[in-house]
Amino acid sequence: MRTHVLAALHAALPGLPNEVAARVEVTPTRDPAHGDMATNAAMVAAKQAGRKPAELAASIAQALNAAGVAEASVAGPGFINLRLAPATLRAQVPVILEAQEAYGDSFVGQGVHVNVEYVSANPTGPMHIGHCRGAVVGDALSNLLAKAGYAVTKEYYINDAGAQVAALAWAAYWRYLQAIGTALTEDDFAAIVPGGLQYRGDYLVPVGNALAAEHGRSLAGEDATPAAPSVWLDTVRDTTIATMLDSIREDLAALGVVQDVFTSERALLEGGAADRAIAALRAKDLIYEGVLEPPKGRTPEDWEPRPQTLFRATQYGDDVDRPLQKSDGSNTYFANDIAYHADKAARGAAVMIDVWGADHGGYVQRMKAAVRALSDGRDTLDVVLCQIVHVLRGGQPVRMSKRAGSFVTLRDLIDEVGRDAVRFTMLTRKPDAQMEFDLDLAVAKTRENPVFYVQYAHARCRSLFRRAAEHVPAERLGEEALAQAELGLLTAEPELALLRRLVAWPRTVEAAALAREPHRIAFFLYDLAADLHMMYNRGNDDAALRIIQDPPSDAMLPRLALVAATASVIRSGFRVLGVTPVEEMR
RNA sequence: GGACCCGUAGCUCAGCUGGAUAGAGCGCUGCCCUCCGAAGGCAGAGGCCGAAGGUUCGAAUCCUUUCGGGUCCGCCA
Repeated sequence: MRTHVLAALHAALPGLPNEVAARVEVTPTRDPAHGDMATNAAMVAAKQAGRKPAELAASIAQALNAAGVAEASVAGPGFINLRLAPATLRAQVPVILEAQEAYGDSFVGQGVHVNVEYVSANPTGPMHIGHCRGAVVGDALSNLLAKAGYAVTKEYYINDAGAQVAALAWAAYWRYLQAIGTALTEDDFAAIVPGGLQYRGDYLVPVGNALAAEHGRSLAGEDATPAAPSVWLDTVRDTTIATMLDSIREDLAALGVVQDVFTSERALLEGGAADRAIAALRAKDLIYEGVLEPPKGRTPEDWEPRPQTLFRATQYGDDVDRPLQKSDGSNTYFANDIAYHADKAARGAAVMIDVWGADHGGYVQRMKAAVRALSDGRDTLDVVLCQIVHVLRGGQPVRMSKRAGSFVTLRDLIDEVGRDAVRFTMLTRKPDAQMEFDLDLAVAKTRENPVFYVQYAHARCRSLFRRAAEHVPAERLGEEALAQAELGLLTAEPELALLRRLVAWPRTVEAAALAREPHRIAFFLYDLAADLHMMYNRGNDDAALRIIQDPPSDAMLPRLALVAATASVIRSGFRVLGVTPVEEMR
């Protein structure tokens, strides 16, 4: 289309400079009254040409109409509106019916290998609601990118190294001692734990029991007293992490999330990845020993200047250089994370996308800096930050306390409102806006609830076919038969509006993928559902516009073709979101 | 003190990367079923896009400043 416009522009204005032509855009309109597409060609070129935009637009439109591509008209300050001939729109129906859920698949990704890392909850306990949004956003984003033609790897990073994991092992060990009948009280035990006893939730009780069943009393000292950590720590830690990870995988599966790669931080570090990554940066002269300034305005009590090993993050747009080693000489988490991203790059990810919680916002710049530094700018890291989710019940915030009565786990959430509602609802906000998750709304059967509304549209489509089968032989209702229908009979405005929406699906997929915004898919489906409901309801006002007619009218099969195409695109969108379409409402 | 995110209808939020008269849902007013699923649809009222400057043919969108709300700020991962 754009080439046609440029041709017309050049016809009207010979000798137009290329830099002006480059600014010509042909974009879909916001308002259907303005046609299907519009171009700014006249306004962009007017100044250079020394002519009035409206006048120039008129001559361009004339050229376009003469070319016969579409109906062109001048509007507003000099826009040229282009209305596709209805026949062009209708011709897409067989295309959709043939492609089915593959409609909207795109090649914009050009097969570029993208690694999407999400969830990555520490394996120290069951998943809670805080993890849920990232899990859904990451998963839907992965599906979206795959549909847009990227080669996607879904990845989970297991933080199984460091102090937290040791604390977890101690907590599990306590449950083990209990299982074999220790005489110690919890306070007695807590007193000997380095850093104090954490993770006191009873979800570790089964782990303790399992350890007792497998190892008997061999991990403990006399009379079920604590043994030296060298006796038990590695065993308990590995067992506990494995158990926690299994539990997390189950939770993810319940949410419909299945990831391709689980990378262990511990395994990476034991393979020397951190040292290699730091050495690589050092070779680029990006590492030095230095002393950081204290944060302004809010200096910690125990602040004292101290020489540290620093990465020159400021050379890549960060605010300050970032430490790679703690004062005891061990690596910071950042150093380990650099190693992890180097590993992802080495595995072929030219584009990395990390889905993080809002509390990691201050971490984005340094990580991007590191990725660029490691690859000399070839690889890129995009970070999708998911803001906090507030859960509401009866209009009141649900307290996230661990006391019984107010749930905190992901599993509880899924059990209460269902997987599809959780997923869709989490995607009805852009990730970087805070959101409220209204438990009552998520299961409501009204238009307020987008999940319901879109599901209803799909069910309605299916229902129409069940009704149609009562009047028309089944062989005329298949995709191939419908593609042959007399589509020229689709002339009513609600039908054409629905058609225009369906045709917008491919570019919606592309735009959402490029922006890394899966929520746009959810909004598209909502709009599509509205168009379907509107077309359907028009039949209530005017019997001639009903889809199912008895006896069958000529327009019935073309309308059913449109309905089938709609259902297909809804399924296509649901597949991206990870939502299961329903055949009927109950 | 600094960094990042968000301020759009009374409420909850979109706004397709700079386009035309800023859109949905809820709530409010009034309509549409002797049934193609009313679990829906139509119409109306409701806005200085937090504020002020700037960039240009054109700004909710980009830049600067500013005011609210949220996240966070060297040895936590």
